[in-house]
Amino acid sequence: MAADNAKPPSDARIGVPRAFDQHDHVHCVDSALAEAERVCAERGAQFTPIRRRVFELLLESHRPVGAYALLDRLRQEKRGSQPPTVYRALDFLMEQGLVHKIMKINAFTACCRPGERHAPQFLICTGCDRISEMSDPKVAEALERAAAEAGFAARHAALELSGLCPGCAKDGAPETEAKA
Amino acid sequence: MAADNAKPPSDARIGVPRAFDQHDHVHCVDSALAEAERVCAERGAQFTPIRRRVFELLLESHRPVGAYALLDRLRQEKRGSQPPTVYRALDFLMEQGLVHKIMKINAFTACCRPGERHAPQFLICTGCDRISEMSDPKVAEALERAAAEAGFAARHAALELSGLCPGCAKDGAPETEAKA
DNA sequence: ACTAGAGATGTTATAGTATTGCAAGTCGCC
DNA sequence: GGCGACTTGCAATACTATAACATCTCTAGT
Repeated sequence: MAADNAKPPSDARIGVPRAFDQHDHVHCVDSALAEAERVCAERGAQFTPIRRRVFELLLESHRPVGAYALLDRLRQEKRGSQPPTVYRALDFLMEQGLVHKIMKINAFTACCRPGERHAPQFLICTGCDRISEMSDPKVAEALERAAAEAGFAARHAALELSGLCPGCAKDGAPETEAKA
Repeated sequence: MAADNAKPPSDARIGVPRAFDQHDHVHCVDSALAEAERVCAERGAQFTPIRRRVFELLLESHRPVGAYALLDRLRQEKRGSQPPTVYRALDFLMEQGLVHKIMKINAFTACCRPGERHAPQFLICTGCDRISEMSDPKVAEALERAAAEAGFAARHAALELSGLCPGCAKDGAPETEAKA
């Protein structure tokens, strides 16, 4: 699911500008939904219409989406929706491991591998605003060991790199971020 | 500067409840200020009174501080201060590598090793709201390699673990966070 | 049927975090 | 003494997130 998957992207329809985090998008959406249903059923968690719709929106958008952008989409379908609606759905989806929050940009993204417990790493391209979810076991392992050595009982990890994806780096895309 | 430093903490005066991120605080503040001045002078960056004061406040508080909490402190000294004042100072300090933002809690903390380019890892204790800054080279290295393999040109990293510090874990502190 | 309890959602309001845009001051330099 | 770069002041606003309480729905037990 990471950037090393070389299948031709099927996302001309959503205007993806270049190849980063390429994958079979249609399959991704369908299988993720099925997997989400399975995971929730297994745990006795309710995959309600609202939660499902928020998850679908995240899957379809193919990039991180802010809570209020999701809310706007929900409002197109059901007027009067309020922030708590979308935040509750997102909280639920995160608890189930179906969605991740990208802390650096306050946005949410559907998980590439629902069901698996993992500490994903996110590559955030400041050129095209898209991200790639990695799950390098060496990174997770190094971090786990470092935390253990400090006697720290880790519960949740946020591992985020911002920079330029291969396409944007090649294009000499503007570098929005120059902070240390 | 991480949790492996066994010096007795000199922070009874600020009510630190237990040993996490122990270090000689007074020395930390003085040397960090001196180092900040040196770093800025070297680069031709202006370490103005406002910037210096914000940096001092961060050093003194000995834990992450929100922008508006800093603003409140500034207002005690100079009424009428506005958000841009503190955000500009923080932006400057981050550019100089003197301050880090902890994304998971929208707070800022003075860097333990100003001047050095590094990709620090933060251990965020949800029991006592304090943090520890690590710089484990293996973590940085693993992440760099993973990014490089994906062809990603990384500019800035945010590596954050939330959980319980040794003291809080022992005390059976409440676990504020249970998300995936 | 009655109803108590749990979980989900609706609704209103508010809290908390961050940025934009423009005016004005400061400093060094030519 | 005036230009340019940088810094700060100031007002307004945008963006992100949560609190608190009401309502609904479904289920289980009686």
